[in-house]
Amino acid sequence: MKELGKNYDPKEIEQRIYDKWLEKKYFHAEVNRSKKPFTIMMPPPNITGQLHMGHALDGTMQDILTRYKRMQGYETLWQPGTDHAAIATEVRVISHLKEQGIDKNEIGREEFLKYCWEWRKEYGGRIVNQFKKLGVSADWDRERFTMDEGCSAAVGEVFVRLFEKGLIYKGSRIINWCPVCKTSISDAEVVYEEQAGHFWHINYPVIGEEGRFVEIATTRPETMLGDTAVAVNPDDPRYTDLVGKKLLLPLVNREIPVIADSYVDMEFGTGCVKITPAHDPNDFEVGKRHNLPEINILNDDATINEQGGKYAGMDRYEARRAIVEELDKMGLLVKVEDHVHNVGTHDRCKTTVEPMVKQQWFVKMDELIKPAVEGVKNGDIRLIPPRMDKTYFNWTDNIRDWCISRQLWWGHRIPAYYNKNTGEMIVTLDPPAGEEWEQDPDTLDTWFSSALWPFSTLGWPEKTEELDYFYPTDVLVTGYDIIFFWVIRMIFSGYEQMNERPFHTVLFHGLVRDSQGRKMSKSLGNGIDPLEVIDQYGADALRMTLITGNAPGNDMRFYTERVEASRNFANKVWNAARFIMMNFDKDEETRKAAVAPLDLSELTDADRWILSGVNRLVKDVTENLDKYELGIALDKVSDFAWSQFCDWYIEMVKPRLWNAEDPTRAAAIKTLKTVLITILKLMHPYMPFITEEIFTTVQDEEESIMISEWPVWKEEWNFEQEERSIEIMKEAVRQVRNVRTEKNVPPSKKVNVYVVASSEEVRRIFEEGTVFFRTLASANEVFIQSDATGVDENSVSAVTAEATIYLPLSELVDLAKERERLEAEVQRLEKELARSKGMLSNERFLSKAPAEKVAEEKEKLEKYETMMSQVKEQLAKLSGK
RNA sequence: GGGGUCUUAGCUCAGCUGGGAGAGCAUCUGCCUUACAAGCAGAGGGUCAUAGGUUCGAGCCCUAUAGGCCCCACCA
Repeated sequence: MKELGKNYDPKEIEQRIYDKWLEKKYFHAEVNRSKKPFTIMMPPPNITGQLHMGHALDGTMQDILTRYKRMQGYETLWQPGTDHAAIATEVRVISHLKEQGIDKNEIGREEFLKYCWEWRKEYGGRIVNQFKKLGVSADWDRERFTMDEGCSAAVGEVFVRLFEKGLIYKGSRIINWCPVCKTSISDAEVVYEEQAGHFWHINYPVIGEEGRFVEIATTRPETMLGDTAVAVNPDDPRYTDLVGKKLLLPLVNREIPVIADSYVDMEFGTGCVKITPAHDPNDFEVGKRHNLPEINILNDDATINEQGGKYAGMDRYEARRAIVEELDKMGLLVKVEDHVHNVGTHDRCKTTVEPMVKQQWFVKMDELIKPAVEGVKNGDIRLIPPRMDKTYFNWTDNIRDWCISRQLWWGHRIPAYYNKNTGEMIVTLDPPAGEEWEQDPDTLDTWFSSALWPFSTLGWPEKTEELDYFYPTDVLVTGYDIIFFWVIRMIFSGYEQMNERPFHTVLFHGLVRDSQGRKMSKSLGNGIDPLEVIDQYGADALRMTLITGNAPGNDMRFYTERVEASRNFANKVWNAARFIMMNFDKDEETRKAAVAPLDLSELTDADRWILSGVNRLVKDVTENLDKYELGIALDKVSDFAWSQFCDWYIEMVKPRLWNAEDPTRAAAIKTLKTVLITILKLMHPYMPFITEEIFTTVQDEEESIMISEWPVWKEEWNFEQEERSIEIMKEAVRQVRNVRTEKNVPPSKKVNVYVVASSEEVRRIFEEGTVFFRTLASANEVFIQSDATGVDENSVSAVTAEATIYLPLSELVDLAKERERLEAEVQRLEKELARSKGMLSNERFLSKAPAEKVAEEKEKLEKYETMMSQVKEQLAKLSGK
């Protein structure tokens, strides 16, 4: 049999075990009609990404569910893959090329895409390999990519279908434009940043009324080049007479009307708003209502275009300065105020976005979203934690049409073709032949393809076996921060294309923050690299840390002390296993005993107690896992393993192991092994490596824990009687230890212990447990008797519910202190009794509370009364001296 | 402006459908006891933010208040 080192060393083990798993193809799933499927789709990480703590958490949670279900006998598919990350990749490749002096536009589309694919080949697998270090059991044989052939076919199919249903349309809309990435970006990709700016007050002359001006205020004066009206509130008495009049737009000398629109807030600014329909979303709406022209004044790089007259060619900020200066000269600049306002920036590159009117492709959302709303409302899809429903509906209730076209090259190209001669447009998967046809240059939003992930990866639109068997998938695990980006879109896409939910449960996790609760970010430099943590403490310790004490959807703080605690737990289990192994190896007979089946009839109370405990643990943990309470389940396993199995059972069993003559020795060995194996199985989804290593070392009946059977609760392992018995013993041990510590009796000094119990049953329990009781209580000799006959008068006593314990420590006994101790105990018991009596004398409690609660309370009362009389008896003895 | 969420031991957090407050870390006191000092044994520490309410009974349900965080919208 193999040896286990003194300390658990994950480095030596992890790679070896992972390679074995891969080689044995344990992660691989196949259509198997004799088994029930369990499917999880891995949120595809960006090919540009590096593994961070968020991934680690996400991956760990999915791996726990996957391993759990696999052990339960499901055909388990955890479908991995990566996302092409359109903008992120394109930006990355562009700067990569720039370093080589290559310009994207010079080399052209075809050439550029070649570089992108090359880049993907080079770096796209990096994050996948990092994931593997975590020990995740995804089916790497089925790894997919959002731009591979199959996924691309699905994207095309969905586009055409939606177009033919009239759910995709092309339209001129105001969108957010990133002047650096030179593409439209969705509302959700815009992040608002508070910036210190100015509020420029400008006078627009009223035509035909010499000397009369309308004062407007703006934060972006350059947009006045595109003004086509000034609006006031219809109920604003100050401006009633102005409505309908014309103003002369300075610098441009365009006549623009004063219109009335309730959008204008009378309280804010001057109450007059310049309207620039082409460069402001609100103004765009106002423009639509009043049929105002839309004048686009910006080029794609945010320089002023030919509409800007003499400002044409200037950068937007340069134009701003020039315009303000000019207005000032003309005497039209009334004042400049400091003003802090929110400026929209592109989340990728932080550039200030410009709203612009552009031809874009949109998905019409009002109909598509309905089943997605209904599905969550009626429980077809369950969000965990349930409060996420509100966030979800907050999004669906306010949903707007989805701008899906991007002016990028890296991505799925829109399958629309234009006839250069006729201007005709067709949308088709079969590119029309002929030079006169030109494909739409735009590509699709990355999320368009990720939205199809649950079925595109299974072969849709082909009717594959996989699709039939594994779809709908079971659980989606992801962060609450992408509810809108991804979750909602997968849900409506699933209902629309498959007529079925993509998954029945969405399990959300929160953000992993630093020790001070800040988001981990590159700019702050406070990120902790999961790979470094794995390197130092092992993947299991990292995984445990990420799950411990965390509830679904809650953010967590990550710091190394927590990892150390996890590492310590791993080491604890390691050493427990080591201890057991050492005893296996003692002799041939013990070895045989270890592998023999467990015979319940030969077990002692202690064996039955721990067996019963682990049996209940199995039930609890399974229930918690089924409710996705991963943190609670883990907490129970680790608490049992450490605080029951290691701290008590192993200690109880030692004297039996040490005594070759002990007839219950074999039973102890078998129980140790049985309980250890059960604990390892329950731990395995959380800590796959160490459990595998120990499992394969402790037994050789099975080749891997990850394909072993998940334990189930057994009626025949349910020993409530023995559980109570051992609890009585444990309480007595605790009392003895407590007294010893109080009296500063070192463990090396053995003293006699008298256990006095009037109950014959309790005495029997102590008789049976004497062997370990002596050891745990560091006792010299243990006397079990029905009364205090022969007990030294100067003993220290401790009262438990079932027995009174005496320790003859005459030389250490201080009568006054002893009396104090007992009096404190009387006071404690008095409080308990008062509480109990109070409840039981409350008639409304008696009549309204459930009978079992009343009975429970009566039992307690009885117990405390017994203890009280015991303590008082002790006191009386002392007083008699 | 709308929505969500949190406030529990010194710190970080659990606490399932309401039935005597828990863990880890930290602190204090003893221990190198033949699995483990990454350990063992013992101890201290909480009017569960505040004020009301419902209930026989509230950390948990309801209302209000204070403070923190997040998301959405975004006032020109």
